[in-house]
Amino acid sequence: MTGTIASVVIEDSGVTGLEADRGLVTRKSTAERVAGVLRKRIAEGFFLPGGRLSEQDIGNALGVSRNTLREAFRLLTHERLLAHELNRGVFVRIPSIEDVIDIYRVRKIIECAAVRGVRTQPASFPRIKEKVEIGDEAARTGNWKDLGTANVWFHQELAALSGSERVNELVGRLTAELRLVFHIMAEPRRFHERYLPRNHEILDRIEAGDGPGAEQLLMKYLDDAEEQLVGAYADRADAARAAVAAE
Amino acid sequence: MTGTIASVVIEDSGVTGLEADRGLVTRKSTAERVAGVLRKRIAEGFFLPGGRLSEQDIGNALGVSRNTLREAFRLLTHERLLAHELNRGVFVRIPSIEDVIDIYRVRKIIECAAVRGVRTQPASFPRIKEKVEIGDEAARTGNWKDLGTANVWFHQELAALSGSERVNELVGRLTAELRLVFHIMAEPRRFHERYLPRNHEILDRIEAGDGPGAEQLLMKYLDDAEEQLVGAYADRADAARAAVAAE
DNA sequence: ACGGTAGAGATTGTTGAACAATTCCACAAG
DNA sequence: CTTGTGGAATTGTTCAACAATCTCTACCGT
Repeated sequence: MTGTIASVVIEDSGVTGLEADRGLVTRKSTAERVAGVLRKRIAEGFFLPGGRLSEQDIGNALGVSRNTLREAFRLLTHERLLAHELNRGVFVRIPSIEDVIDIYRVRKIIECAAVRGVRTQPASFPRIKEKVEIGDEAARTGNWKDLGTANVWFHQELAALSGSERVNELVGRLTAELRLVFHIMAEPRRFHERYLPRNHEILDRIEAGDGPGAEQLLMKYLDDAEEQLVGAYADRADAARAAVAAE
Repeated sequence: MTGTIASVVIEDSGVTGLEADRGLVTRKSTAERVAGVLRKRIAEGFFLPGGRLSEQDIGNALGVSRNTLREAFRLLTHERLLAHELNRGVFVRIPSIEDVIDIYRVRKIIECAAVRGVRTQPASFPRIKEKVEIGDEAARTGNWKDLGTANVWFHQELAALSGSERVNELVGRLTAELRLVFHIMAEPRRFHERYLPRNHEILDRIEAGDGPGAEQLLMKYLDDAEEQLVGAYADRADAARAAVAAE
């Protein structure tokens, strides 16, 4: 009886939509969890760009073996968060000025393409609006750290309009890399603050379903941001490298 | 004396441009070389989609320890060539139909954007033309394997028009993933052959410096290719999965 | 015949130790 | 000030061992 009932419930269309829960069941290996911890630490600036990550120290601190830790390093190196130098170890990456330019080149391609396709108010509009408002609130209360992350989220939502899993992953990595850049910069607060009004303009266009209009604003936004960032960054990156060289 | 002369030769501008040779001195770790071998084997179909890669067997065959081999596996998993299932091992990935759709979604964004920017005949035009001709020659001699790779190269050259290191890397991965798809398909030869004339049309537009025109052709090209591929692929992928399940 | 279960065997996950190879650092010699 | 030259420290790689998990087979009761 119960067996029959169970089979009826389970079979065929009963499992439709259940695949979304795979992530909850899929356990993660130790290396992946370690990579998660390190990724977070790097994002929040605990490990600063140029710093070396000692296998022994971190392995002891986290209670994992060197082999496992090296697997985690390998993961983050592939995400361009760490730089691996043979026989010297892994270092938190210091993006070069060429990296910054290339990151913005890709962002322009990806984000603009995603926004351009908008023809009617997208389903994710509330989420996009939310991100803008979080940024406003952070600026009002002077919480510069949250302002930066809110801005990142806003752009990730824009990219997500493409509806592509691979685009989302790519943009996630690009913004993680950009965080390294901001950690090197002197005053990221004023940098982000300046662009808040523009977020609203873009948001308005998206609300109206005017993709091309939003794209035009976004392109100019990214052009200006890149120009300003490149101008302010060149000497900063060199200074960071020199500081590392001088211990 | 000699010391003075030497210092004059080496110092300052003497090293300018030398950084380009860094890649030549940078040795690769064993794990990276192993990953290179496996990547090649997967591309050429030695390891078929769905097949499991045993740590013990491959480790013995290549003469490396399990730890080193696992580092190589991580690398390829990150490139979506292998799928890692906890406590079960790594398998050559069988891209889903959704993967194929997403790959083409990204290709449309990336390649079209790269081509759109063309205003005059690009410096890389000879290289692009060369790829098309290699494809022609392969089709003429019935060398279907070369035809496929030539086609891949052609599109990589198109993407390279963006001038972005990250775009090149991304497209490289997408095409590697597509190779898995072709390995599952029944008749990849006829698939590629059909699009040879279109390559010429696109090439002509690029030669003339007509980026938008090339983009229009390329977009239609990718739309058609995706449609055809998706139609032919769905049951194939399921068949491959079933074949694996039945050993 | 069918579904369930227990257990043996195989494979992966992770650790710790060991040794080789390389880099780093300080110091002496020219 | 540059150029060896040690030794210490760190990474690269392997190996062996055990725990955790999966897979398969044989067995059982219905």
